[in-house]
Order: sequence, then C-alpha cells, then structure tokens
Amino acid sequence: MAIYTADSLKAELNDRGWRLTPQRETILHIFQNLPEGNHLSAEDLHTRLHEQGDPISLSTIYRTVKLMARMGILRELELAEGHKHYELNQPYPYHHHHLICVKCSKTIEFKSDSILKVGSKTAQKEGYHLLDCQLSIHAICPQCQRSLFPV
Amino acid sequence: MAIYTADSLKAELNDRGWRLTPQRETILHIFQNLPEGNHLSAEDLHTRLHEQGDPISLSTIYRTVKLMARMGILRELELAEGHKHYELNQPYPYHHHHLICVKCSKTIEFKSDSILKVGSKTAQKEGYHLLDCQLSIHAICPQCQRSLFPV
DNA sequence: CAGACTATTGAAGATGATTATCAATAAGCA
DNA sequence: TGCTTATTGATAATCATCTTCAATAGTCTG
Ligand SMILES: [Mn+2]
Ligand SMILES: [Mn+2]
Ligand SMILES: [Zn+2]
Ligand SMILES: [Zn+2]
Repeated sequence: MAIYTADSLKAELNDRGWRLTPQRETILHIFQNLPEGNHLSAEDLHTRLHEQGDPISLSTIYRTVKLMARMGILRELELAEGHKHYELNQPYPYHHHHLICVKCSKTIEFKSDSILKVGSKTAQKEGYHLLDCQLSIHAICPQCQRSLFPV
Repeated sequence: MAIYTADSLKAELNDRGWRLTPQRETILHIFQNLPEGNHLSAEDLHTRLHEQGDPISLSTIYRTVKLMARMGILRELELAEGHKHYELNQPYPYHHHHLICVKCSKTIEFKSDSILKVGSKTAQKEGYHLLDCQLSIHAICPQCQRSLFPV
C-alpha cells in the first residue's frame, strides 16, 4: 500500500526480474488519475485505453491488473456479479471500504482507520505479508428495498 | 444474520411467495452441521450431497446457494480464485472474518466485534438493509513468502 | 382432501469472464 | 550494440455459473 511512480514501479518490477513496459505504465496512470469512487473492470479499462489512443489488448490488461493486484498496487473488488473491479490500493488516509447493494450494485465508500488497524495487526500476528484489507458490507439499498422484484 | 430452523426458513420463504423444498432443507442442514472454519464451493456441496445419498443437481445447488446468500442465510466468500465458497452467516459471537493468502489460499478466521459494529452502523446510516459484513485481508502467508515461485 | 396454480427441479446446452498458447517483439543488461 | 528472455497480441480454450423448458411437487383454497 505505497504510492507508486513509474520509477518506483520499474524498480520493484526489475527487482523481481520483471520489466516495465509502456502498457504497464499506461495502465498505472489510468488508475492514478481515476477520480475517487471510480472502479474499473478489465473491459472498462480496455474501452478507456482505446478512447485515449492506447489500444492495449485485453490479454495484457487482464495480466497487468492481476499482476498489480498481487503486488499490492491495485485492489481487486467484488462490487458486482460476474466481473471484478479494480482501483488503486492507497494507504491511510485514502484507504477505504465499500457498502454494496447486492441487488443493483450501487456502492458507497466509507473510511475507518480502526478497521485498517485490525487488519494490519491481524496479518502481522500471523506472519502474513499484508497486501490489502477491505471490509465489504453486502446489503440492500433503500431504493431496492422498495422494489417488488423478487430476491 | 439470524439462526434458521427448517420452520423459520419455510416461514420466510412462504412470506415471499416461495417454497420450502427438501433440496433447500437438505442444503441448509449441510451448512448447519459444517464445522467451524469449513467453507464449501458449489462443487464441494454437490460431492458431499452425493456422498450422503442426496443427489441434488448442480443447477439447484447454484440456485439455492445464491438464494440463501441473497436472503442473508449464507455468506458468499472469495477465498480462492475461480470459484466462490459459502458458509452459514451467523450473528455475534460466531461472526468472523478471513485472512487469506493470495498465493495458496490458506485461510485463517478471526473475530472482531468492533468491525461488526462499524458495519452495522454504516449500513444503518445509509438506510441499507444489512445482509453480511466481512473483512477480507489479502496477504501472503509465511510459507509462500519463502517460496521462489513468481508472483 | 382434491384440484388449481405456479414455483421449483434436473438435464442439457449456452454464456462469458478469464486464461493458456505461441510466435513475434522489445526490455534490461553487459 | 547484441543477447537473453519477459512481455505482448491474436486466438483458442477453459470452466464456473446461468438459462431453458418440460416434468414435478409445494401451497393455498374451498
Ligand atoms: Mn473504492
Ligand atoms: Mn469462515
Ligand atoms: Zn440497490
Ligand atoms: Zn500461502
């Protein structure tokens, strides 16, 4: 959960015998410039990259996003059924959690440093190397509570 | 997050115009008798049901498990890549969270009532009807930190 | 308790997000 | 500037999950 620049990303990749490519740098930039509260799926990323003139293949997008999640640079979120969303994994005080409507997927972000503390402490106690810590509240939003549609 | 019996399950299903079937009751029983720390995938459930002489179809298992998650009876967990796991959604003091190794999926459960409080309070403040609240700590376990295998 | 209504089931096939393959390309390094 | 090999893009493959639909069986009513 650190702040990454192209340089620090390169350094960390090279450390592991990997490489910094224009594609990886471009994808990092997309996330770094993503307004708070936005979350991108692989498909979203693909579209957005195309629109800005960076036609990166879906294969590469899937690989990159997975790699960055494993490195702790991105967070992998289950905000909707059927596909994952990603956002930058930022440290305190940007770190936050999600309240998700299981019917319409409307999502509200909220912060809690006590949760982050519990997460760090628990990982440390067990000797785990922390990558991400996210509270997911699955619930039904006020609007969907009124809807008569089943389930 | 209530404790369910076959009767209370029937009552809640009927309230919504739905039905209690032997399949649904059997699946609820499986989860009610599952030892702490166990989590079942749809495929796991299918196998286990077959073994105990209840050959319920995979279709029905997927439907039931999804239905019960939407009702708040089961929790849907992302403990490993590629498939979901389910467990009973129990109230305090059985309610717990998961510390997950992203490389080998080894999972450790832990409790925290402060997190549960944050979850309830947040849902309530936004007018959401709470179904489940789970802290997922994604990390790398001690054993996998030592492994040389990439990512 | 029987009959009507319709939710549910099981079998089979479809879907679609994500991965695997592999030849061509291009980082990193000396 | 070359050498090694990680990475990319195109394509095909995977496989967890959902859909369809005819047959079955809960629930409700009289
Ligand atoms: Mn977010
Ligand atoms: Mn558990
Ligand atoms: Zn909603
Ligand atoms: Zn591990």
